[in-house]
Amino acid sequence: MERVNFQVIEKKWQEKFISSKLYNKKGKKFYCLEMFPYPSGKIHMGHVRNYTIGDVIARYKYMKGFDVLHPMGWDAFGLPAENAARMNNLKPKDWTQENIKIMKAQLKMLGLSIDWDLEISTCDESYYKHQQELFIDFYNQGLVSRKETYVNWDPVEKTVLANEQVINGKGWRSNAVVERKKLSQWFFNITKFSNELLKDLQKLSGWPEKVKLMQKNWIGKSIGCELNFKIIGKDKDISIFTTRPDTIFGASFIAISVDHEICKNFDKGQDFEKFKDKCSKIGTTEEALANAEKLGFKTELFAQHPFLKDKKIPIYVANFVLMDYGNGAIFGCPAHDQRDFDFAKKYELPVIRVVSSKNNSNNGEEMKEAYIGDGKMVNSEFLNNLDVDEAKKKIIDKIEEKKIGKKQTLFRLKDWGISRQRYWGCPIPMIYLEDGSVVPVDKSELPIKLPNDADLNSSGNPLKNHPNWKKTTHKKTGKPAIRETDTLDTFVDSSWYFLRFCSPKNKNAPYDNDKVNYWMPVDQYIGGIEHAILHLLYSRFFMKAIKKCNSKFKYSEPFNNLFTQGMVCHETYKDQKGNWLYPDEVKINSKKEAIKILDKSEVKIGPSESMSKSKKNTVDPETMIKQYGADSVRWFILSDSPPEKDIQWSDTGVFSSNKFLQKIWNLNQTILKRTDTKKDNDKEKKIFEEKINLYVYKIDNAINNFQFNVAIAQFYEVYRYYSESIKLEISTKVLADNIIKIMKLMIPFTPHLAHECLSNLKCKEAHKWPKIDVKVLERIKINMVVQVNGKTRDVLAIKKDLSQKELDQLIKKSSKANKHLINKKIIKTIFIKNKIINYIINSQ
RNA sequence: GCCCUCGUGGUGAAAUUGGUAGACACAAAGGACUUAAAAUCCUUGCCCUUUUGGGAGUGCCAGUUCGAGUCUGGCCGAGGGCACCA
Repeated sequence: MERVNFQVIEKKWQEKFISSKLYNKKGKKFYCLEMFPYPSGKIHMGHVRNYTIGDVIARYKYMKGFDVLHPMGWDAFGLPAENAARMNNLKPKDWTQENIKIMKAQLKMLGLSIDWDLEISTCDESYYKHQQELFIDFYNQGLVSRKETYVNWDPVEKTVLANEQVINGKGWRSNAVVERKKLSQWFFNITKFSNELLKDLQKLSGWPEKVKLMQKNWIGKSIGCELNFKIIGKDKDISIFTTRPDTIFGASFIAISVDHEICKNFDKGQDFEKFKDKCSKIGTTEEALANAEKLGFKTELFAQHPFLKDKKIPIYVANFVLMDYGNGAIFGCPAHDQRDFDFAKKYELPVIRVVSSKNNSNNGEEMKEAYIGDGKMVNSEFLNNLDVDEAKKKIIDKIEEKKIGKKQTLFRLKDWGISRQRYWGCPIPMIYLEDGSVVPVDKSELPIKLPNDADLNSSGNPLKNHPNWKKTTHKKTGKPAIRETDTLDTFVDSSWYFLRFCSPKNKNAPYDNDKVNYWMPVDQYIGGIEHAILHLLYSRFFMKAIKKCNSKFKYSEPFNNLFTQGMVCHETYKDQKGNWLYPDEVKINSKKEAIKILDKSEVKIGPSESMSKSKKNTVDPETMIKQYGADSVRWFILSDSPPEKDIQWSDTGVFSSNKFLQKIWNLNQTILKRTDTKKDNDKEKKIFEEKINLYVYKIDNAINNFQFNVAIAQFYEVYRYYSESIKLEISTKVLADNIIKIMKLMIPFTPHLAHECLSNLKCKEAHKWPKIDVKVLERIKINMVVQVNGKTRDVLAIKKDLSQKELDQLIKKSSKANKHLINKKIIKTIFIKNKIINYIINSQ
């Protein structure tokens, strides 16, 4: 059998795909975007999956006549470059650019239809210059502020650590105990858009519900009320926030945060310092905080209950009250909040039931846990007998009437801290003047470039340590000034790159208004679920912030449709010493027993997990491409699972993909080389064309619904059908005309093979999607299911739209089902046109 | 703890949205071709029957329906998100 050399044809067609242009000026615009990669060194299978999915969509839409924008770039700033540079004594820029070169070549090997003329890299001055402009615009709109917050401070590295860089309370590199330190940092005031970010989620009908829900929870809106308590004997109020003002008559204590300002004012002794110490030792990770024991410190202060004259409420300082949510103070109602309940039990505070539950309306029995559900109010004066919701409304009215508080909405979302004490990031374009004021750099001075000679080997912030980089002058006054030495969080870089792609060469502005208004929003965004919150939320914020700065900017949401693909997984292997092994170091026999190739020792097969370098369960895409061809790799990664689910990598799977593509090639060759001059049998030809038309329809549908695995299953079927049809009385011309349709359908999946075959078939309009004949679809025979008492007894291939009468006769004449009906009384018949007929008979 | 999603053969999965369950593929077993291997092709896959056939069957238990993988309620299991958010 003839074999096609995939390496040769792929190379040939990749040269033609360089800087693919999928523009159809007459068509409707379609912006297809995949999340751009971090240039870490080499592409991994996750990239292959992500970009193959994107490529299928881009090519498909183009063939359907859309005007397609399909760009690619590099998320090129970030910590790994700094670390790699330090280890290998390189410059981050050189390391990054080298990686981009390698990865770009690898992406080209996949045969992607990318317009490389639009390529951008976030570490280029031509990119971050505009980011600095946007920062200044945001600053001028009041969307940037400077605030003190607690951070994870590594005292050895002299830098801030992200939460994931803190391991068991220690720095990941220095192993030093991480401190909780208050630092002044820059923030984007994302909370100014809390409501909009929440509300606009409803507009995003093309987003997975799951992602929208995650964002909704993250934003975390709660409606409640603010309430002031008088502190007895002091001329001070204490303000709390609660979502359960209805439980006010069950209040038995007030708890405030350790950082609350009242803590500075009351008489505290050594005991308080001890308590504070104990709290601070719990750690800063959220998990540690959540699982920590509830601790309280009783102050000598009491608050006056706002509705009960004689009731004094003790004030505690408690470790579980957060300073940065609400007012840093709560009132505790132990009967109806589990935390308050735990606290009350520990410090022997009264538990007063104010909401009756179905099982227990009296308050005589001791409660074993808090009751959170609905019920009628009890023990609550004027609220008694109301439902929880009614009681909430009434008490808020009373509170507002008495002017001791008001209805309030609170969000869990916090402002976005964007300062990083790092070198390899976008410099923040702010300067500090001698008089202590902080002002933006004049836009004419942009970009504020990174120095090439920063010392990365010493501890601390390289920009701060640089001998003269930070020294500058204030343009307006000519007075000396000091630059901000922090750089921007790299999430900023990726929050607007999709705008830059619309006009990547524009030197004067971050984006061109007309271009952005034409191409945006992104019609299909594709990437990993791990970005469900941060990247996507920040990008949404950027759109809203930019719209606020620019009246000509039309859109406020960046991504119309979002698709989150699943991960690529592989089994894990460990040798007897417990070291991880790469798949190619292991041999597995048909009984699923594994040995290490090197020394034939036994290998333990672990569960299949997302490919990661640390567990060595990775497969190198380039090796696979060289072995089987890019088309085979693309085909496999789309075929095995639905794209939103995780996929198990399997070498035999790629191997057999390759075999199948080989068969497709051979089928093409058979048709091309056919010399016999068969004439068409009209009946056979008609059936054949109808069937191919149906497959075109089905495959088109599957692609449209992102069911690439289903589309591929149809290709296997159509191949089998075609192989049979070749034996029939069908002319070579008809076979060739129809294989062209199939090969066109394959372009999005296997562009090299499909184009090669189409070119051999002398197809002139390879870029046009085959037409679907709807009339033919309607003519086609359907399968009628014949049931007796709900059990399928026969399936009849019949003409469409047959009436029940016609069908009854047909069944009597020629159906296997008939024997179940002879001598039986039919009580009832259910008939659904073109689907099913079900006879209900007496079972005797 | 709270919220969400999902449970279909040995495996990955399909099922026109309430109408033939297991398409298609991987793996396995058996067979054909071959001196042999590779490649290729075919068959099988739960229970009863020699076959024609018949029956059970989509995590478990109930319900709605002529008909349930699909809808409703409860239970069990897996995965994910949030995690002292008042």
